[in-house]
Amino acid sequence: MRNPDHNANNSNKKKLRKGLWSPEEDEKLMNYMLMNGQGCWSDVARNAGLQRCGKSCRLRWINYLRPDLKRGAFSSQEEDLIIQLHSILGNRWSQIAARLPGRTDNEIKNFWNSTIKKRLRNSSPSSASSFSPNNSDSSEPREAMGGFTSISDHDIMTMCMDSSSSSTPVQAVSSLCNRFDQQFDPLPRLENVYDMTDFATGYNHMPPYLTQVGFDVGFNGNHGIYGTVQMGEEDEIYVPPLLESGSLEEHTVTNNISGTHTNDNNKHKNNNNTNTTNTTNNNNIEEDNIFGNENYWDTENLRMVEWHLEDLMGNISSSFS
DNA sequence: AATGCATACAACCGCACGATC
DNA sequence: TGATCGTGCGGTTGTATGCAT
Repeated sequence: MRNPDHNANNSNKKKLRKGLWSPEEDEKLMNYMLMNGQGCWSDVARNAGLQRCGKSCRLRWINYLRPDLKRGAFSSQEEDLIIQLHSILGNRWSQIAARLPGRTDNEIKNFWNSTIKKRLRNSSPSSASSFSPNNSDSSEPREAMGGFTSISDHDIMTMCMDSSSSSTPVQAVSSLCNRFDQQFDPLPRLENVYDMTDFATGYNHMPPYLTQVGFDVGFNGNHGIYGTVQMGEEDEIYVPPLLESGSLEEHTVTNNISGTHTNDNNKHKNNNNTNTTNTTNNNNIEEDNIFGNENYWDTENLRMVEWHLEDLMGNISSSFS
């Protein structure tokens, strides 16, 4: 390790120290933080009598001195969760750390770079890729690299409409869950069994992790199976089904994201402060024509995906024991 | 015992972003 | 509107430590 004094300040100069923290510095910072709490870090450094920049104090506190840090080796459960979260979030260490209580982004980053990455590299290519699809060094999550990563309303609508074309409600629900499950593959799950004898019992046997992330299905006598995804208390994606004839009802997204999402063939109507849904027939539209357009996701939509991902991940991490 | 290498991890650096002036 | 400051994030570096030879 670095010599704690190797950048020590000259007595005449107000040069800030760098390098390792000495136990005395730790004690000063710890005492100050416990007495005064977090404030302006420049003030912390000055008032605690430390010859350190505020940035250094912040880092030391967050990564080492904070009382709620867990420290110690990562459990296998934490390790699994890190791998799965990384497959979705990429190198967004702070977001991963936010879902692992007592762990810091720096700690997770180091753990990833020193242990997990190597382990994945040493494992067979096939298993490595299935274990962590994003085990490249890229800092981009998969959806940003053009791959199919997170659950977006686009994904949900697609799978809902696919499933709604099934011949029976049971199959429709089963298909809906399976499609959702496929997209959710990298995420923590509790079970993966769909034993549905009819819609009612099928509903009761929906995989818990689906309901935990706010995914739900409904049955409407007139319109068949549809899907919804709850996003917070007021926001919901509602996906009317594909009609029996193969035509498509216009689907409506109700949430609090500003902006309107449209393309030539498809309209997402954004109704702020309402939960109403508009359903108008829009016949002769093939699904591929609707979602096959790679330019479908404009900038606004990408922000939307990001926002949904945050909500989903929040739900997942809170349910992951 | 000495040396070299690999690993783990603390800490720095540069950049981005928002708030304030 | 631009400058400055504070903060947060991800990438990278440097060094202590453990292990093999």
